[in-house]
Amino acid sequence: MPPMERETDLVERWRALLSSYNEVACHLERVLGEAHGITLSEYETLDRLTTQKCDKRRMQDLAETMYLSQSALSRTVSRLVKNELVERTHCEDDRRGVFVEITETGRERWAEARKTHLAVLAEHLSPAPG
Amino acid sequence: MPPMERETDLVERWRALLSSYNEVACHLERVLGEAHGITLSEYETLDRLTTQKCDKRRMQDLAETMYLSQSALSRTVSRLVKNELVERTHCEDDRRGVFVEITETGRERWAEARKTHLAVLAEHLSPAPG
DNA sequence: GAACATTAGATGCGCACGCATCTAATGTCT
DNA sequence: AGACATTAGATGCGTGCGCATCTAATGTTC
Repeated sequence: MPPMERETDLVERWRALLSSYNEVACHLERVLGEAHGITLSEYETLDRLTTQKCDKRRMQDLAETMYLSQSALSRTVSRLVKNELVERTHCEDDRRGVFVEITETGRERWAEARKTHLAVLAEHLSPAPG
Repeated sequence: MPPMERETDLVERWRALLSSYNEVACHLERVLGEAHGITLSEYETLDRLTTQKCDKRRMQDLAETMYLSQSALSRTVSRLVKNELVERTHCEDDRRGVFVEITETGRERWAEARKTHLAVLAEHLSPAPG
């Protein structure tokens, strides 16, 4: 068991996290919206679908690797479907399940957005500690 | 000028930040709400008002040390006023300005919430790097 | 001092979120 | 097979957010 961290250090670390997060998230949200018409959550969802092996994932699997609540993810996917960046298909084995599959348009949009994403990170994510 | 950071490292650091933030923020939001009837932004606002020298600050000064947009801060203060944790007073010098002052009730509420806040940080904020 | 620009903060609006609940499919137990 | 519990995901609802705009006070210029 590690030694107890001092309260002030704990709070300071949280403060730092909070402001770093907001600095980056705010910019990402705005820029992704303006330049590509997607939200940060939508980008992250597309990213999960391209980065990982298969382009097709169950909602549950997707949820596991994400920070969103189940309902928020469901709605995020709905928006992506509406914009034709993703498709929902029913799962054969378990008909309650839903597969999410990225479309060709989705893949293109993601590729464009990725550049913007990296640029924002490079500009606003504070340098690595150490 | 530091050497260019590799793209994957940049993204990884952002991912880590994103998930750490959400882990902590979600719990804080929920627990502060249930146990003390305040939001995270409200707690942070009270915290600014007690931690820093004076208990009385202009909206602008407050905004500077916070991550909230101007409008969000304005509404946060409105909620605090409604719950009698804070008072708005007009600034004499510049009558457009507004002072925000913590009340006795506000100070008490903050003191209680602080314990909860620390407990959540201790439990959910991942240990310091290094 | 009248016209215009700027500034501090409040507010209308639309949106993404989490929580609770709902629906439909699957598992379980007798 | 029939009754009940559980699970996957969708949806109603209320809330806090950012952006754009509004109002009122202050500064500026002629």
